Amino acid sequence: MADLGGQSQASFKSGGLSRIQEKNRSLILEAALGEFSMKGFSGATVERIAADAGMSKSNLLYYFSSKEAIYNATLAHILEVWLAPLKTLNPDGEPAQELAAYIRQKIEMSARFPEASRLFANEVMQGAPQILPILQTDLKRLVAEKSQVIEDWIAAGKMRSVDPVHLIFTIWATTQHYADFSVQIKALTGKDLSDADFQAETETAVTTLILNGVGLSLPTEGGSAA
Amino acid sequence: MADLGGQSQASFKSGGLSRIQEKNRSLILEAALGEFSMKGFSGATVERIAADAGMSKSNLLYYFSSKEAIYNATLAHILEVWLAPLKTLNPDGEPAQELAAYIRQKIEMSARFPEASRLFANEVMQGAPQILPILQTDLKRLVAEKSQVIEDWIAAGKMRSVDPVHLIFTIWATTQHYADFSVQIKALTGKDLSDADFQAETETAVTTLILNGVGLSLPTEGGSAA
DNA sequence: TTGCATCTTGACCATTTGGTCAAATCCCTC
DNA sequence: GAGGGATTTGACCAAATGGTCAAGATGCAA
Repeated sequence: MADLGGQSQASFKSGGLSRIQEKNRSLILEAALGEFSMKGFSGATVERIAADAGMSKSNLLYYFSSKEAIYNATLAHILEVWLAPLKTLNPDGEPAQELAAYIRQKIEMSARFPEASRLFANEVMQGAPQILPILQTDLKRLVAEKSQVIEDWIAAGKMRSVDPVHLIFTIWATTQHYADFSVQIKALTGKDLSDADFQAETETAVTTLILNGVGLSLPTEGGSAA
Repeated sequence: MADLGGQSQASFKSGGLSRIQEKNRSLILEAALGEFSMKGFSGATVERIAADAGMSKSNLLYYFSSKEAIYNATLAHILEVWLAPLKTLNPDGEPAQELAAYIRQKIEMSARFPEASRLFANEVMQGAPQILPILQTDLKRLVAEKSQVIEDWIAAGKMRSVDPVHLIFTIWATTQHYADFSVQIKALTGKDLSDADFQAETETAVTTLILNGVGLSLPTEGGSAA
């Protein structure tokens, strides 16, 4: 995968990081995710991230050479896991099952890692200054590949003819919306994805709408009868 | 509507603003929208906004008492127009027509005012520090009202049973996604909503998917035959 | 034209903030 | 337990930035 920089400052033994480095880098990345996702790149301060990570600013800068380096590391850290679900779309599976599983995974991600979603959204909205190359190469390749899968399903008469790219965008948009706009959603409904019932309800609503939208439906799970 | 502050500094005659005030305020708000939507509240600088508006920082601060005041004014300025389309959902119309018209308007907004969309998204993602009260009152009321309209359509057997709130969220999510993530969309497809063809294609794809999703379809426009 | 309010600006200030550095402390190996 | 590298920190610095202020320029009514 096209890289973002990664390893930056502190020396390390041939194999990997020392015990202390391992722990501190992890603490920093966690704190950084919280700050960057909440305040954006400019709004977050190194001092605050350091405090959240339980160390001095100087020490943080011993592990990451600059604010931008922390930001890039954070982004790289979440990017892989964030795009992972799409990779699981299986060409040999049934469209309804596969799409439903994908949507479920994406909603699960929004529920468990809303900060990651917001960080990603923030980065892209600012013009993707750090990850544009990745979008243009790795992500583009992945989307093209999975679009072909959907095209094949359509060609095989397994689902209604839709533009695969717009379908993917729609799934991204809807699922990530529940993380990125959770404050608005909470203001309007009184709940958000941190509520298990609301998550289930959202999953049903979104899945049903999109599957119906492409002319599919999920077998009712209750009965074993066809 | 719950207010955000509005009028702040410069004196004004009984009726309204002077010619010069009118012009400068407008220039400032336009410049501010550009900066805030691109860099976020913290990332934007007063100096830069002033430069974009063609005046000195001092002069800008003559019209707006603080950076936050500019931000609030910008937000207030776009909020009304941003939420307007939902208000046009007509209880007496046909669901398919009404929803399609709403989606078309939202995509049109995303195409024409992507900065407004991003500014709004930014504000909400940061926890809606300025507009939370508005979301909790005005927007909540509006959503409740239009949800009832959809409920009524469902009760009348005019469309499939879906949760109206999730339907509204889905429409917001998909349509705004094309503005907020336009950089990503351009990286993946080579186009964005600034391309008229792509806008038309998007409108068709999204409308078709959502209408089908709720068990509706639009009469084919070409022929007069049923 | 004159007088006054409006408008505009450069100089300036206090604070915040990213980043440096040398000194101190900790941890591990031999 | 001594030596040396790894880790940690406070003091410090320079740049950026939001905001103030007094003085000057401009527009307008009488």
